[in-house]
Amino acid sequence: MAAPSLRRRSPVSLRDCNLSKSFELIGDRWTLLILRSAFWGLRRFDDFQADIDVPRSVLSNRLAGLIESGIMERREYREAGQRARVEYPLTRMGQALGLPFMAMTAWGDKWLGGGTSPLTLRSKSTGQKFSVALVDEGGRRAKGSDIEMVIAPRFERKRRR
Amino acid sequence: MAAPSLRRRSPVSLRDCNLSKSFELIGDRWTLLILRSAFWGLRRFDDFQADIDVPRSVLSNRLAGLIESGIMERREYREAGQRARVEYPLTRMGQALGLPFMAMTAWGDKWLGGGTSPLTLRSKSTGQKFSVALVDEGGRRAKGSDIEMVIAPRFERKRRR
DNA sequence: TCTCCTGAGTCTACAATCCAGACTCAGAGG
DNA sequence: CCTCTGAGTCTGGATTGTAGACTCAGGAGA
Repeated sequence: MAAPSLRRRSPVSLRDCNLSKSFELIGDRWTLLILRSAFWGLRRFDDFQADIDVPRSVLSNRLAGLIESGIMERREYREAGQRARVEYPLTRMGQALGLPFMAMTAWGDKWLGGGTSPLTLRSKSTGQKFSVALVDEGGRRAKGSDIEMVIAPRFERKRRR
Repeated sequence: MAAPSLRRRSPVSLRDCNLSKSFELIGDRWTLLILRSAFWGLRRFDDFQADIDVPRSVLSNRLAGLIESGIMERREYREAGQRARVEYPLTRMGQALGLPFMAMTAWGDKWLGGGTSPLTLRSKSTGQKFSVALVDEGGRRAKGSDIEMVIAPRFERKRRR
């Protein structure tokens, strides 16, 4: 992505912007960390609490928000001979956050991790590494200078400058 | 990304996790919104303030953090015949956040926007749409069931279960 | 039966942030 | 000299966050 030219105002209003809507749901440090744990397969209240050391009341609060957003769900389950437990699995909507999270991870690996990547994604069948990329319909990677942002006319705000 | 199997603890500690490090830098609603505006090309204090309606003291604070992280920089500049002004452009490190942001936008379009996308990315040369995807080295899209997470041994934490 | 343990929370009192809105300050322009 | 603009800082009340204790229910073990 190349450096954008100067603008005085976003061409899409916050109200119409799906990016800002998603920040409202998950744009909070604890929420993001809870989701990180969830991607590793954690599902239980106390496990989340211990894993990221979040205050219990905050965890309770954030889980409620994630459930309300439809990103996680609350489910009672019972293992044989055990009492009922509660688990918080990701919904399909939540699982779909995997891609943005992988992209963030790659960014972190490059700019914060000194190039080290604790985690990589690989193909089970071919063993090839996977990476997140901006590609066209044929799978060709986009070149920074060839990318054009197009705003759907019905969302576009009059440009002040 | 398929549903992960139950775990009790993240296999990579928060300390080693580049994802959680990046959340520390930008995992905050205002910071994320400031970056969104920056991707549209906004660069000036008052413009950010008006665009997302952030309290001035918070904006000041968040910009300082972004500069300290190396995501933005503070630069004085002077247009002909004007007094010196200050601008906050994205650094290359900041511009590299474009990909995660595009991935989040696509997620928001799908799950929050009722399928409407105010913004699309297109190739200037071929006119094809670009999208964010997990691809192998040849540009073939990954299938959810074919993805394997590999943890670099020196980062892996003993598994409790 | 009585007691202990665990999972899943809630409650409380104190601390840290946030926020709206007023204020400051310097350099043009009229 | 007065006003405007950009780029902030300051203030004090309102909101959130935090650590840690507490609750409550259902098994398990003695």
